[in-house]
Amino acid sequence: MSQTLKAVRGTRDLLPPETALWNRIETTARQVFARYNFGEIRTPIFEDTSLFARSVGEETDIVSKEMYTWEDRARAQSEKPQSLTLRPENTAGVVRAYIEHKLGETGQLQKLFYIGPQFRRERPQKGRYRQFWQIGAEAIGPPSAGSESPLRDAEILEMLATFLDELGIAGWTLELNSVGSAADRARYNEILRAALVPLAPQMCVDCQRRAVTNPLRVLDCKVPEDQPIIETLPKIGDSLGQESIDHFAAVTAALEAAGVPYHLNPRLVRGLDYYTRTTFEFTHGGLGAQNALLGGGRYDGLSEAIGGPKAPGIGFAMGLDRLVLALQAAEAVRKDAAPQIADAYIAPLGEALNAAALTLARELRRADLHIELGDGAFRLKKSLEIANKLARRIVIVGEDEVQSGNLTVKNFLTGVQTKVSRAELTACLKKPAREVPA
RNA sequence: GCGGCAGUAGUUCAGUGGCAGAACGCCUGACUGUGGCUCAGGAUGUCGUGGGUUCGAUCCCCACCCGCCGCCCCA
Repeated sequence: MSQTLKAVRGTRDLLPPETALWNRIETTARQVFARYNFGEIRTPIFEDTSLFARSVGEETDIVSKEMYTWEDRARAQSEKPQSLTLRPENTAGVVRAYIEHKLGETGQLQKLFYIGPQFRRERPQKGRYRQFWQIGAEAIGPPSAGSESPLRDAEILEMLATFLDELGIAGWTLELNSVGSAADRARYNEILRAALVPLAPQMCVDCQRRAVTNPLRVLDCKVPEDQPIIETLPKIGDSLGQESIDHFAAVTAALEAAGVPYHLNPRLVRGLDYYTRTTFEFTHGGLGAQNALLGGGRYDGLSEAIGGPKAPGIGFAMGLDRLVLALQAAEAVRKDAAPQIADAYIAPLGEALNAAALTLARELRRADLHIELGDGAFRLKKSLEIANKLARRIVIVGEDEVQSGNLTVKNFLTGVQTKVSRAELTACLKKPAREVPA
C-alpha cells in the first residue's frame, strides 16, 4: 500500500450510488432557491490571500492556521509573485466579485447562490474534511435596495427551513442570535472582558486564555464545571443598541408570523469576524461533534472591509457532506442507495450480433429508455444472470430475432417471455414491468 | 494542534508467536437459446507501511500513514 497512491488526508472520492444522493440535494437546492429568485454564481477556487485575511479575520482559526496558502511565483518579468489561498469559504469570493463587477451600480439587491468545494486544513473527522462542499447563498446590495431589511433575514431563514423540510431532514433546530453592530460588539467585548477578570481564575485553562485573547469564545465553552459561571456573565443582548434590538425583533416577529420555529441562543457566537447582527445555525442530532448543518448571518460591513462600497448583506453556508450524513442517519434514502435499474438489458447471442445490438440500443436510448448493452461473447445464461441484476427486462438479439424482426423480450418481474416486433419494442419497454405480463 | 481507539478477501468481520479464516458477494460447471431457488467446485490477500525483538511476527515493541471518537474549531 505504501507505493499505491491514495487520496490525501481529509479528501475522499464520492462514488455511486452515494453520488445520486449528492445530486438530489443539489437539485433540491437549485429548485428551492429558484423559487426565491436566487441566481447561481461560480467564483474561482483560489483567491489572493489578503481577501480572506481582511474578511474572515486575521485572528480567526481559519485564517491563522487552517488555510492552504502558497507563494505563486512569477513566471515572467512582467509578473509579480503573489500569495494565493484555496478558498476556506465562499462569502468573501462572492463579495469580491460583487465589488469587482460593480453589481451595486445596478441598484438592485443581488441574490446569489453557489455550490462548490472549500478547503481547510483541519484534523479530519466524520463530517469534517479538508476538502468539503458547501451550498450557500448571499443577498447583498446597497441599502436603498432593502439589503438591510429584517425581512431579508427572515426570508432567508424561511427558505432554509423550507429547503430542509423538502429534502426530508427531520429534527433540525434553528439556533438564532444577534451579535449586534460592529460598535455593539466592541462594547460587549469590553464589558465581557471586565466581567471575566474576577471569574476567569475559577474556570478551565482554555477559558482563562480566552478571557484575555477573545472573551466572546468563553461563551462557547463546553466544560460542565464552567457552565454556572457562564450563566452569570452579561448577555450580548443587553449590550445591543436600539437599532440592533429593533432589527432583531422584526426578524423574530416575521419568523413567528410565518411559523418558522427557532430557538434563541444568546451564546451563539460565530468564528468569522465579519458577522454582524443576525447570526444563526441549523443543527441536527446524529452528526456527532460536528452537529452544525449550516451557519450564517448578516455581514453589513464586509464589502467596505475589503475596499468596496457600502453593501450590507446576509448569507449562509451549508455543509453538503453533513447534509448527506443527516439524510443517511434519517434513513430516508433507501431508494437512492439502491443501484440504478435499467429499463432493458440487450443480449446479443454471439459476437456476430454485437453490431445489431448496438444499433438497437442506440434506437431505444434515443427514445429515452435506460439501456444496458451486454456482449455477444456471453452465453445466454450469463446474460440472463447479469440482466436480472441490472434491468427490468431482457431483450434477446439472436439469429431468429434478426431474421424475423420479432425480438424476444422477457419480463423479470413476471417471468413472462414474449415476442415483440421491432416497431412495438419501445412502447413495450416503456410499460411498467409490474402491470403487464411481458 | 492535543488526548484516546482501530487498520486482516470486493464488503462486513472472526482469529492465532508456527500452513491465512467465515459469511455475503464474485467466477466456473450441472444446463450448446433461458435468470431467480438448489447443488458441486474455484479464486480471493504484501494481514496499512517501514523498522525492531525472535529460530520464526498478521499477532509483541517502536515509528509513520490513514480512519474513527473526544477536545479545539466550524459547514
